[in-house]
Amino acid sequence: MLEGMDDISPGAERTAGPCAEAADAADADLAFNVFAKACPSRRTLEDVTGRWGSLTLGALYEGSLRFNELRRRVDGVSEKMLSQTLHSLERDGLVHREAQPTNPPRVDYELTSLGREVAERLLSLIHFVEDRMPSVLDAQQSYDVARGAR
Amino acid sequence: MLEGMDDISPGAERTAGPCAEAADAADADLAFNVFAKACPSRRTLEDVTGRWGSLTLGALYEGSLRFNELRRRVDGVSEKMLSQTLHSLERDGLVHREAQPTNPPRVDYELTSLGREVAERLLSLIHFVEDRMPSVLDAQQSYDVARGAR
DNA sequence: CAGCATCCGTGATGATACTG
DNA sequence: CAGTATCATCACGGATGCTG
Repeated sequence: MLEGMDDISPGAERTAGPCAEAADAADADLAFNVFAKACPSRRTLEDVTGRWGSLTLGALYEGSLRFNELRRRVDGVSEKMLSQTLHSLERDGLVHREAQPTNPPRVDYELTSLGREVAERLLSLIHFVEDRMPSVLDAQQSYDVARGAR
Repeated sequence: MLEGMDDISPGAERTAGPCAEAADAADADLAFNVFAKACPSRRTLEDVTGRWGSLTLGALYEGSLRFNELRRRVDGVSEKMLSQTLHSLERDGLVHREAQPTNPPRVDYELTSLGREVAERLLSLIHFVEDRMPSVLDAQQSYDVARGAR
């Protein structure tokens, strides 16, 4: 798989742009690159794939939900984390917050169209993982046995 | 009166199955459900979507890599975290570790076929996020302005 | 109901040093 | 090169109490 290209530029730090590529030229003209430490896309990816971010986006894919509905759907999330997660996602433009000045207050969260596209891809991953859990569990057991035996 | 197994004792956590659905009956016959706190699939999803897990899987999609190659590709990861991440992924059956007893040692990491399928979906998400970063950055700025203004 | 402020523990994370 | 071990830190995240 590796031809003469051998490795990367010798000890060169590419801090040129925020998202300079690390390795070879496969990136072509990519502007953003999550593999680069300082690239803003990494942060966003973390918001999206984070512990609660992924589940929140996944839950909202089915439709608009209120704060406590969401809280119940995303089993185990605390108020604080959900609130924080929603702020991040809203800031990234993935979730829209709709507050109604009624009493008691009612706030609905829903995906933006961008958020919806993200959630689609996320759910594809989530469903795949759920689907293959038997294999994963199997692998885990083998790994643990082989390791504990030694 | 039927099977007395349907106990939903007050305040009791539904630890019936590992992945019992939280709310209504929408789950049908789902075996694994990341939205359930105690479901093993949640842990696996975290391995996959985790800060370093996602980048490691993404990096390995292009082909087999050695430890330090990987370390350079996943900009910012520490030895410890990479090692730990690789162990988790190997345990989940997503990454295969091939050690050659040479001197100096040479160890190659590559995706299993399962890992490859996971990485595909992950990369779809990653590329989408990278692609839409302009929109995200834009949204962030709007959000910050609206917030700071107040 | 929807959320923020605060306190505070624990575990993830990173730097360093050491081994095979 | 490919890790493991150890230690210090600090942000993540939970519990509680309060507000609108």
